[in-house]
This record gives sequence, structure tokens and C-alpha cells, in this order.
Amino acid sequence: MKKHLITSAIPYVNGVKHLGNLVGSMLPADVYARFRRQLGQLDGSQTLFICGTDDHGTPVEIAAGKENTPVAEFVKKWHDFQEDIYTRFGLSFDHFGSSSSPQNRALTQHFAAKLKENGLIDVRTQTMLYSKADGRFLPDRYVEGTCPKCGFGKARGDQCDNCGSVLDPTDLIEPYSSISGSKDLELRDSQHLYLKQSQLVPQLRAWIDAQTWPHLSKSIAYKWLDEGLEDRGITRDIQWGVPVPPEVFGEAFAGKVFYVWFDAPIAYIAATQEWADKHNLPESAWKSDWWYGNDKVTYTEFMGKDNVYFHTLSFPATLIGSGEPWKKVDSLKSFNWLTYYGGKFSTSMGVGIFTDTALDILHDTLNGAPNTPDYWRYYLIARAPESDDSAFMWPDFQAVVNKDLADVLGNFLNRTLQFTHKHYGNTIPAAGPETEADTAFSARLNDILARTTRHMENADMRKSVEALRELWVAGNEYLAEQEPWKIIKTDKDRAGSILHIAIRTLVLYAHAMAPICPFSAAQILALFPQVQPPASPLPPVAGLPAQLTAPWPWPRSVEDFLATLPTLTTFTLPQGVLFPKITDDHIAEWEQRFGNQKV
RNA sequence: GGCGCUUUAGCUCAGUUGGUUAGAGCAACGGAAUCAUAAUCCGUGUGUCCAGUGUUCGAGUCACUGAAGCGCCA
Repeated sequence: MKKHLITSAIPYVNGVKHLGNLVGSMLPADVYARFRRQLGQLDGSQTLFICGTDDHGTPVEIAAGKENTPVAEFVKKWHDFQEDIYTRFGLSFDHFGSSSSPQNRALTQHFAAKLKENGLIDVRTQTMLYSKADGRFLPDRYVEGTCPKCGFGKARGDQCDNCGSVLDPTDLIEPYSSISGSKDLELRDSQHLYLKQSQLVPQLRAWIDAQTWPHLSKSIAYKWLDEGLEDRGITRDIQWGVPVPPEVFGEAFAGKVFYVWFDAPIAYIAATQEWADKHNLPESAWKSDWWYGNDKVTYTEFMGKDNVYFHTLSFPATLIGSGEPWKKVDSLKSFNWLTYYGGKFSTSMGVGIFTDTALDILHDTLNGAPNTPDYWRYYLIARAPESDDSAFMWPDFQAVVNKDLADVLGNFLNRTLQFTHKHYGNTIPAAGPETEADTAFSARLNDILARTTRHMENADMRKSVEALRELWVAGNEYLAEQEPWKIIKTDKDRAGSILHIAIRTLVLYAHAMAPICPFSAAQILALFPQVQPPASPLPPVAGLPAQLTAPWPWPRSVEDFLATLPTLTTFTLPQGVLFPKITDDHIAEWEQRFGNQKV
């Protein structure tokens, strides 16, 4: 039995993420995971979808300090805040973990010990600036001073923003701490652990040779290998992180922690363990079932392009270096950036749209319609930055959502159910003998479904949306050609048959769109009492429809679909429309509020 | 600076191993229909395929040079 392990790059815990972060990894991963669970209803394969927050590192430590909040508490607050937003977006993680979990602490220390055992760890001494006032070493970006090249007063320890020179903290004239402003700095020696990646180059190369990643991912990986993979420092002189165990590495390392990029990818594994622990499952449930020595597992990673190095080289180096049979990535899907009118989404500059705000404005504008997250999900997947950066623009958002969701799909639902209701009440008329036109319609749907399935299997987001839309158009074409509003005057049985087929096609649409638009799919399927959701591997979420996480059987073909479908006999006519439109006034208001040009 | 990605119709993008008149959606225009959220369906594309040079019987598709936008550089 096949198993699909899916991870999304873990977002940094500090603060709320914007739409660019969502579309660059978590959302496509969710679409893929949902699709895999649905397909699993047919082929028996299992799916596990894991994400979490990246909790460690200096920025969090400093941000918590500014609030006078203990770091762990600060991290917990933002972790929960982010998780809540993702839940409201319908992201169906089996578990949303934390890189600061006890599980990750233990696993990270385990990997470090294994690497040492295998002779892949070096101890090296670094000279760094230490701030007595702050009581800590200052990493590059936390030292500022006068640039020795151009005299700019606020050059950072790693680079001068004025002249672009690459600097070392010790180059700065009159350096000071950017945290406290203190000039009471001194140079201190500090010992650090280095992972001898250079020794792993042959093994990494052999492994990468065997991979069938996208061209871009492979060429990035080869470039690093060709230029010589340098050894990498995996410890830091800060307090917040996975502690370096002194019993393994010596007393000199007491009080030091592992570098955030060392422990963050390990959190994929640790979060899976968190999941198993939460459900009181045995060790095998996370370890041998998914991560350790199991060749039934296909592992797919989603990430932004900036993360490719860490996922193709640095994390695999850790796994290979351990000498243990840990699962490494099979399929690697990376994304470019979503821009805001061609400019960068920026958390610090407040440019663009944050995930919580995105949910709120649609919810408020569209009178609390329960499926508003799908507006974002559909649009973002339709514009996923797969081959290049993709620009978000409000009028484009309006055009795509109104045309595809409201006009093409929403209207198909509305016209079909309204007309049926007018002539048959809440009864769905029976299907009569299949006509040539009906056969042709099924063949057309089958053709599109085959392509949809293929694109979903490849995690091709834009193409999947395109195919889905084509599916919806086909339904409107069928009605236009069959003209039940004419037929009903002379042949009520045939008209009923046409409507039956149209309604059952609507149910098929709901199945096929569920990975991308799970809220709307649930809403549609709730209209048909005969259609009951399959058991979900995920617990229900308060305030969200129970059907939201149901793995509806994936409609590979009309025949497959009908085989799983109970006979439809009744339906509920929905109140109002499924997709209220976004008006020009809404767009004007949002352009006013968020801006409508490149910053 | 090095490496890589992108550049195709007003907009967003497809274009498989080079092969006949370069495609889709949106927008625009015309028509049909009136079951439906003025929604739907059908029809209409005179595009230096970023520029230049080259390879070839033939290039959007390959090579080289250059331009612009973007990303990564531990």
C-alpha cells in the first residue's frame, strides 16, 4: 500500500504571515494533500500532511525580549495565532507542530550525536563581538556602525545598505549593539560545532543524481556541489533553541544552542512524532510507518524557492550523515513569490495583505458567507507563482473570482437547482435512458477529469484550476444544448433526465473541487442528504462544517464517480447564492486601504 | 560579481522530442437563448513569440551575445 508523506516549509513563528507566504508553500501543499486523501479512497493509499512553526532563532528571542515576555510564551502565542488562521483557511494539516517541541529537542540532539559518532562534527573557534550590556554575542545583523568604505553611519555587521559592501562585524568603525545601542562591545572567542558537509559530497551527489526533481531544484543542488560544499556551523551563542548537550559535546558547549536551520527541518519528523503522541500511538506510527526505513513512502516537500538549498543539501546532509535510513525527499515542489502589484509583500513595511486580514475583509464584506476562504484559495491557486513571480492585483482578483466561481460555477448550480425546484419541488427526477448527447457529455467529462487527475498528481496548481474550470463550463454547455426549459413543455421525462444528469454533475464538481475549494464543496454536498461524508482522519473544528475535511472519493472518471454515488432523490434549495460577487465598490475600497501600485 | 528563472495577443498565461495558417482564459465586438446571480452558450485574434547573430531544408522551440524584471549566493 502506497503512502504519501507531505510537508510544507514551516513558517517562522514571529507574527502573522501574508498571502505570499501562504501561496508559496502551505496552500499548494494542502491542495495536494487533500487530493491525495481523496484519491486514497480509490487506491487505498494513505496520506500524512505535516507542518508547524519555526520557533527558534535570534529574531524571536529579541522580539520576546522587547515585550518582556518569556520566549516560550511568546512563541506559543504566535504559534496558536498562526494555527488558528490556517485552520480558518481550511489547511488540513494532520498536525501543525512546533520546532521548539520536546520531540524536536530530542531528535535534534539525536542527529547531532549521530553525526559526531560518525566523525562528521568539527569544533572550531570563532571570534565574535560580545555586548556586555546585552549579555550576549551579537550576530551580524545585530551590530551596526560606521561603514569603513563609504562612511555611512548605519551599516550592518554583514553588509552596508548604502554602498553594498560585504562586511565583517569587526570591520565596522565604532560598532554598537542594534538591540540596546550599547557601545560597550568586545571581541570574544567562542567555540562552535561544524557539520563536515564537504565529506558528504559524494553521497549527496549520488543521491541527487538519482532524483527526478524539477530542473531548477537539481541545478541549484549541483551548483553547490560543483563549487564545493563548505562545512556549516550548526551552533549559535544564544539562549533560545535546542540546547547543545554538554554531556556529548563537552562543557564548553553548555548554554549554546543549535542553529535554527539545523533543527527546523528535523521538525518535520518531530512534528510527525508530536502527531503520534497526541493520538497515543506507538513509536512505529511515526517512525517506521513514515520516516524510517519504509520504502512504501513517497515524500513530497513544498517550499519557496529560497528554501531549496536547505531541502536539497543541508537537511539531506544531516539525514545521510546520521547513517540511519531516514526518509529523504522524493518530490520537491518550489514556488516563486507572489508580489503585490509587482512589489514585494513586506511584513515590516506593511505592504500587501496579511492572512488574517484577508479572511476578515471577505467575511465582513460578503455578509459572513461560510465559504469566503475559497475565494482566496481559488484565486491564489489559479495564480500560483509556479514558473515566475506572480502579481496580485485587486481587479484581477475580482475578475477571476466573479467570473469563475460566481458566474460559471455558481450560476450552473443556481440555474439547475432553481429550475428543478420550480418543476419538481425538492425531488430530484430520475434519470431516463441515456441519449447520444448524454454519452458525449460523459466522454467530455472523462477527458477533462483525466487531465485534472494528472495535473493534481503532479501538483500542477495552475493547470489543475484550468481543468476544473473547464469541467464547470462543460456543464453549462450541456444545459445550453439540451435546453430542458424547452423540452419540459413536450417531454417531462426527458427534461427530468437532463436535470438529473446536471444535478449529479454538480455533485461531481463538488468532489473534484474539494481539494481547492473545500468550503464550497462541503456547502454544495450538504444540499444532498443522500451524500454522506466518508470518515475523516482529522477531528472536526468548531465553527467549521463537519464535511470540510471529508476525503470525498476522487472522481477519476464519471464511471468511478457513479460507482461511489448513492442514488440522488432529494435536495435542498439553497438560500441565496453560493458565491456573492465582489463589487467595484469593494475593490475601490480595498485599493484605497491597501494601495494599488508597486511600492 | 557568480549562478539560475522569466520575457508569447490590451491583461494573466499554455506552447510537449525544432515541422504545416502560434493557442487558452479574461477584456472587447457580434449573435443565440431566456432555466439562472444581466448569469449562460456560440462566433470573431493584422501578436517584429524581448533584441541581435548563428545552426538547420525549417526555430517561439537549439547555440551564442545583449537588454529588462526577479531570485539565490551557505
